[in-house]
Amino acid sequence: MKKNRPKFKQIIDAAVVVIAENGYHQSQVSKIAKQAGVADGTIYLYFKNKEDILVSLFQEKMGQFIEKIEEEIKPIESASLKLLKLIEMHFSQLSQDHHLAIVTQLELRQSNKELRQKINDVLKPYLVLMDSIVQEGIDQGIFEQNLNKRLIRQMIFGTLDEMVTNWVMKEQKYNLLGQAEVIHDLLLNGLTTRKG
Amino acid sequence: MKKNRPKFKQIIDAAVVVIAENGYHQSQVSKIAKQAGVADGTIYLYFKNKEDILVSLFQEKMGQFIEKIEEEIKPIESASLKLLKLIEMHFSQLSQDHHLAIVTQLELRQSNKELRQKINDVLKPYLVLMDSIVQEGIDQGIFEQNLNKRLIRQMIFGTLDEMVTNWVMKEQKYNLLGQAEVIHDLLLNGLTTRKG
Amino acid sequence: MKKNRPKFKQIIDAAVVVIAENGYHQSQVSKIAKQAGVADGTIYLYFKNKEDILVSLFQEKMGQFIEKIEEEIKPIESASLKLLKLIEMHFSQLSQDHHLAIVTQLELRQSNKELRQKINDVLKPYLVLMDSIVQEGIDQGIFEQNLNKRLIRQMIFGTLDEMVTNWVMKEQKYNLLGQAEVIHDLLLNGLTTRKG
Amino acid sequence: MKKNRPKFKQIIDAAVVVIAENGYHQSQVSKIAKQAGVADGTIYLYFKNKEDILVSLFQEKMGQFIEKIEEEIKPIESASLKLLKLIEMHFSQLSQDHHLAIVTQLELRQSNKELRQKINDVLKPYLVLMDSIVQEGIDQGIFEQNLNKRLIRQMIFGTLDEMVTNWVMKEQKYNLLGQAEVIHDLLLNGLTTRKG
DNA sequence: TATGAATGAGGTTTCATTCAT
DNA sequence: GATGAATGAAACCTCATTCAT
Repeated sequence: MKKNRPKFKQIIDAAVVVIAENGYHQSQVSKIAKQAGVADGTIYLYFKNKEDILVSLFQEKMGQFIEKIEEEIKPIESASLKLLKLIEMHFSQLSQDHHLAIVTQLELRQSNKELRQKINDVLKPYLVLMDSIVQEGIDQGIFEQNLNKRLIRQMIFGTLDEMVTNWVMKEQKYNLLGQAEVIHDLLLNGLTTRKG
Repeated sequence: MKKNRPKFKQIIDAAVVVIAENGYHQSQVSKIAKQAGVADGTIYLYFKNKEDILVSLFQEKMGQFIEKIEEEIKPIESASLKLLKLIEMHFSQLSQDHHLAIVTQLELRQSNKELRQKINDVLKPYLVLMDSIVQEGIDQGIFEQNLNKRLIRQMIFGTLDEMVTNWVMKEQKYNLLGQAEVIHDLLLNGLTTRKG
Repeated sequence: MKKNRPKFKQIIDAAVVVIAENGYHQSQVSKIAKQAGVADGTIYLYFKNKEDILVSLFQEKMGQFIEKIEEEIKPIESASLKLLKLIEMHFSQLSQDHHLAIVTQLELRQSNKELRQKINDVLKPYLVLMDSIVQEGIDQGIFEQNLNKRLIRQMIFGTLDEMVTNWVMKEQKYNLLGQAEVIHDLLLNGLTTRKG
Repeated sequence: MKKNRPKFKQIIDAAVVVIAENGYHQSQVSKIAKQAGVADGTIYLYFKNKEDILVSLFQEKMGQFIEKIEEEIKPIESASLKLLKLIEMHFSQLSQDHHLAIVTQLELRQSNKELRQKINDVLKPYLVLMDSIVQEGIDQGIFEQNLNKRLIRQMIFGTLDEMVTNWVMKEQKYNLLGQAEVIHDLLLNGLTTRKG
């Protein structure tokens, strides 16, 4: 299994650094090889082609990202608190790895449609996780019935994603994690004035 | 003024078609020129370089997009209905121009950081418009006070943008406009069960 | 006769200025037209093509250059003094028109072989003039008999040309004309120590 | 060291042939690559850009040219004979490599000012060599004291260069080397009749 | 396994020249 | 005569990928 050989991770980590520091279009295979400390040709012993590096990068990093969120959420009962934890984890993980944040929020989006489709496939389990939280919330009677779940998921994901992207583009100058509770509240209760 | 000569718009419209049909990276200047029915060199009488075509495209199209929304919203009193109208207009305009939807949601995002920065500048008035609606809602007492307005805007824009992108990626197979009311309700009232 | 219409000279003078200030390869037809205060297309009413501007420029300017030298030399009797006058005129004329010096010594040499051939044709009368001075000197018994006249001419022209080129490349910081007598003496008597 | 790998010289030799046969402006990189028997991209493993090929060409070829002259001159005592040898070597070397003669005398002069400046830098040691011969001649008492050495060098170089250029332009139809003694005599003794 | 020299396809832009007005 | 908008050919260089060692 190629994925378990040390150079596999070595190359992926090099790719994250190179892309974060040079930008997507300035991240040539040779640059990634150099950063990884291997020859250009070696890359092709571990990856089919350049796109495969990026897809693998996303798979590895987002796989861990999602796994960690799933772990943390599992023991929580309330769907509402699950959602809060998801938001906090989403923000904290990207806050802790600035390189990865730049790569996922800004650089990889410059890829072509085909690659973005594959990236979306990797994200699928995350969206499914959101769906299941919403479903639980409905079952628990704390979320409105008759919700269009795809739409909910788009609202949650779109909001979180936009927030992280803005934070990255502002060069991470403010505390992203600190906004988790506020946005959780907004997603649950909306803009409207709440009485009492 | 070059912007008022007919070939300016002719080339921009050609660019939208070519980019939507061939993808960003397969949209060579020669292809755009051919579609516009002009010589390659003519492009450079109207645009500084290729990037300038894309920036101008976004300026023209999003300028109109935003203007139309502003016009429609102005006579409306209630901030809540203003937001609804904004959502409807956002969806309907992109629904009516599939090529443009593809270009703005998928293709132009593949551009480099520099171009994306310019694109963001064009979007600014739209974000300001959202801010002003939120502020009015607060002043009218129908939106919660103490809202973090930047955050609200990110929620609204992130949600709408994610919805349109998903719709485009699903090849526009469902009715986007039909979801305007639902998402408006969600943004206003959130996920939580509403009694009564 | 096109050569006598005012715009003919106007365009040539514009070309000298533009080429001297921008360099040969940065002297587009449109730039020359602008400097001349005419439309691009007008150029082609007076010149067959771009090369024709340059050949005509050389013809006009070098024609005058040679004519003036011929005039000054005619009344002089001694071949040696004729040569001195030729050198002085060569240097003084180019010293007095810095733009022209730059154009003839540096810029026009960047032209292709074909154009340079035509330029050489224009120079022919100048070389013939040198030949005749040498012949007179021989006839007068002051120049060595049996001189290879082509070779002499190459020595004289090569020397003067190299001196002017060096002077132009040193940005005309020293007095070129002041070297006329010295080089005249050198051409006549060579490097060797002269006794008595 | 790239300069020592065989392809470096291979490409330079190809450039000489291509430029001599097609002219400076018709010598595309692809043509040079084809002549060298390498891929276009390979050129850029050895040279920064096209100009770098030309500068390197001149450095290699003129470097050897000058070195050989220096070697031959070193053992000679008399400054006068040194100058004769320099002239002979100058002529013989260019006579022996017609392609190179065409390239240095005609084609490379079409380059832009920047490249010509670099070419001049390469020529500097040759001019210094001439200066030192003149100085020796003065020290040996066989050349006139008080000579303006820059001017002498311009006379020598200008004369030789003009002679070679004329010979190349006459398509090398006569024996250049055979004129070495005559021009040497002229440089030393000038045009004036020598008695006795 | 690992290397890295070699490959070669592909696109933006300039600018001399034309020609309808 | 004069204009200037339109034309379209042409080339340098990059970089993902291969393959002999």
